[in-house]
Amino acid sequence: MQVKATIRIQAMATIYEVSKLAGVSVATVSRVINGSGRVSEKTRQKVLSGMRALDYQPNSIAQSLASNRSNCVGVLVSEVHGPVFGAMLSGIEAELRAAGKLTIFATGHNIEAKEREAIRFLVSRNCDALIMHVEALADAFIHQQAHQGPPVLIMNRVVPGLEDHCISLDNEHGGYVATSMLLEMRHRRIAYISGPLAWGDARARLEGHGRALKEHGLRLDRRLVIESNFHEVGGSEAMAELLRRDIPFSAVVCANDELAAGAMDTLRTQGRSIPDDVSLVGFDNAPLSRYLYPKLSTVNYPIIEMGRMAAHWVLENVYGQSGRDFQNIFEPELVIRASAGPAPG
Amino acid sequence: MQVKATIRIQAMATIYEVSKLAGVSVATVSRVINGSGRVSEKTRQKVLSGMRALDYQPNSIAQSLASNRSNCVGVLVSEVHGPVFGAMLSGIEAELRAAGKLTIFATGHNIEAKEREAIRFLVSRNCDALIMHVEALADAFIHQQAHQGPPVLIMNRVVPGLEDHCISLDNEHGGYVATSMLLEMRHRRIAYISGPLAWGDARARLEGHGRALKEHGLRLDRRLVIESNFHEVGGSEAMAELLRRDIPFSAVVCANDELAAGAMDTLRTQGRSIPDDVSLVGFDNAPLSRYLYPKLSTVNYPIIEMGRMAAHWVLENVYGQSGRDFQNIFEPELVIRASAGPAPG
DNA sequence: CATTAAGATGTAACCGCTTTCATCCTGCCT
DNA sequence: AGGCAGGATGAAAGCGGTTACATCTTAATG
Repeated sequence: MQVKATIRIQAMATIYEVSKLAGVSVATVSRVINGSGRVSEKTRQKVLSGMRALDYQPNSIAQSLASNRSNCVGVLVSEVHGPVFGAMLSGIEAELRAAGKLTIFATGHNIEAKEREAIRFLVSRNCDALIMHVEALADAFIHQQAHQGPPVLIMNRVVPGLEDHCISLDNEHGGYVATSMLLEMRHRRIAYISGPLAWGDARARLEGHGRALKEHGLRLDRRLVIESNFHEVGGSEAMAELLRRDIPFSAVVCANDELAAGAMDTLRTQGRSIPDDVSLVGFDNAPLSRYLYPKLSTVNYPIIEMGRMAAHWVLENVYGQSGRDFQNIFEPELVIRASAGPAPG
Repeated sequence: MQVKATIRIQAMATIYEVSKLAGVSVATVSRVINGSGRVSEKTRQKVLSGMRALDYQPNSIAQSLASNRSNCVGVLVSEVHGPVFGAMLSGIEAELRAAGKLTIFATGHNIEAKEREAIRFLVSRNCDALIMHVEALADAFIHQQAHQGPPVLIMNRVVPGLEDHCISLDNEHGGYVATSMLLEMRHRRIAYISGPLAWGDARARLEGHGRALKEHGLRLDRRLVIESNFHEVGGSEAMAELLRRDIPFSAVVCANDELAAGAMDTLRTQGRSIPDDVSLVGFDNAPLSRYLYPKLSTVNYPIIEMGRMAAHWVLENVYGQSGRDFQNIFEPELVIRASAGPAPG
């Protein structure tokens, strides 16, 4: 059953009515709306007051059709909720809306078919640009999309040949600083719980870890590295496995905060104290890192800022608004909290 | 500097080209696109294959303009990130997209002026319906909006006179079950950290708490109730104040999980063990509740489900798609975890 | 077989705005 | 005074669809 017809006080005024009221042509009204072309100040005022009198709002759909520009940009994320994507969307939307642009989004769930479909959906809504955080799609597909659709900006991934359309975190450096901090606290046996090494970011973080070790004259002990899945249970299981191996370690770097949460849980269950027995460092600085006990030391992922930067890229490159300098790669910073302390002994 | 003109393999085909290729009129093509009117099967096939041959996608903007329907619904939230809003958006978007509708959103930040502006923005994009989670706007304004703009659905709030346009949680019942559980665990002195009592949901939760006490022959001790602000630090401070008052209690109900997180922190700092010395219950079942230590008992807020329901309301009432029964009020359920245990002694 | 109603399709008028191009004024220069 | 360059404005053709209405088939009915 349809909603009972709501009584619209009055249908929205059109540009035609404004032009009649102001005694000018629609072309002139259009010019003052868009600030394009030249209009004498006197006429301008007449039109503006006409617009005010009718509470006129241009019909954005008609504008889009006529100008072949929708003033909307599509964002493809894996999920809407979750710390990373929500924050990213948030940063993008804030900047875009300040510029009068609309943000539309769709979720891809890290599944190739769904990511494809989501792109189709967004493009079918005529977005002027596409910001995408995709993991399942191959570089080749992204290239193709970049060449036949609206301009594309890729988040959290570096696509060869499209570097200047990519915004990403220096994951290697993040892994490096996490481990470096532990080394400076005199830890020497440092375990590592990694994300899926099929993913570039997981690989880079691990590499940073290895580099830090090497710089301190240590070498990576493969038995202290476990590949897991970026989720809490993965962290739990990985830590259990680590303890089972019975190779001494005084600190653990986890490739993200969720893994760290799981690892923390297992350590506590097994009666190990944090950070007295084992120091723990996460990655992402997700909200949960502050709720864990003890609070988690981690590597900050400036995702909101990166979202803002993405929006600026679009504003500049698609809408021609000059903005701040474009920053491709963001450097992560250490956030020191209670979960990491000096090595025992 | 504009992006270097990307080479579009071919401009998108229009309905006119399809009609030419299929040897029919555009009206007929339109009919098969929309499944409206009658078209012979033979013609239908001709048109369909023409569409396929040109990889034709209707221009959704032109469709909107001509049909006076944008197939998009606006969602107004306080923030995009944060557990509640992200999940709500997520539920809404999933259902809407499955029906081919676009979700657009704007943030109101709980500030009246911004909420107004956000509504203007969404309406100016011609959305067919408006789902809003607003806290700063007065009932009167919502009424007005409901009468002059697109159909409106209000989340987490009951606006008198618009009850059948509201989806909300039975907060009173939530408060009731939280306290009831503690009472059944033989707690008799139960403190309560409330949200701002100016807000209806905070008031309702406290009322439920009071009713549970009364049903057990107890009465609310005002000295054990503290009004706070729904945030972590508020919870910390409230708990500190509670301890300072030095009135015995063996359990605390917090009006949301963040308050509980703060309260937990203070308790630990003060050397009280949870749940041995003090049992703690939160409200919302936000993600953080699982990360706290000990894991927080709480009252589940089925926000995703409520988002889905909102989407269904729109699909049914605005787009005329019949869906499942409309459920106005959702009942919260207890989630029992480690932070609550039997009363000592 | 003539009549008719239902079904299939086409014609053309919008939807509300942008934008090109032509036209009309002005004031300025010679 | 005549000529002319610009600035200000308007007319009208789209943008790519939808849809009311007219028209043409076709099959069923008396």
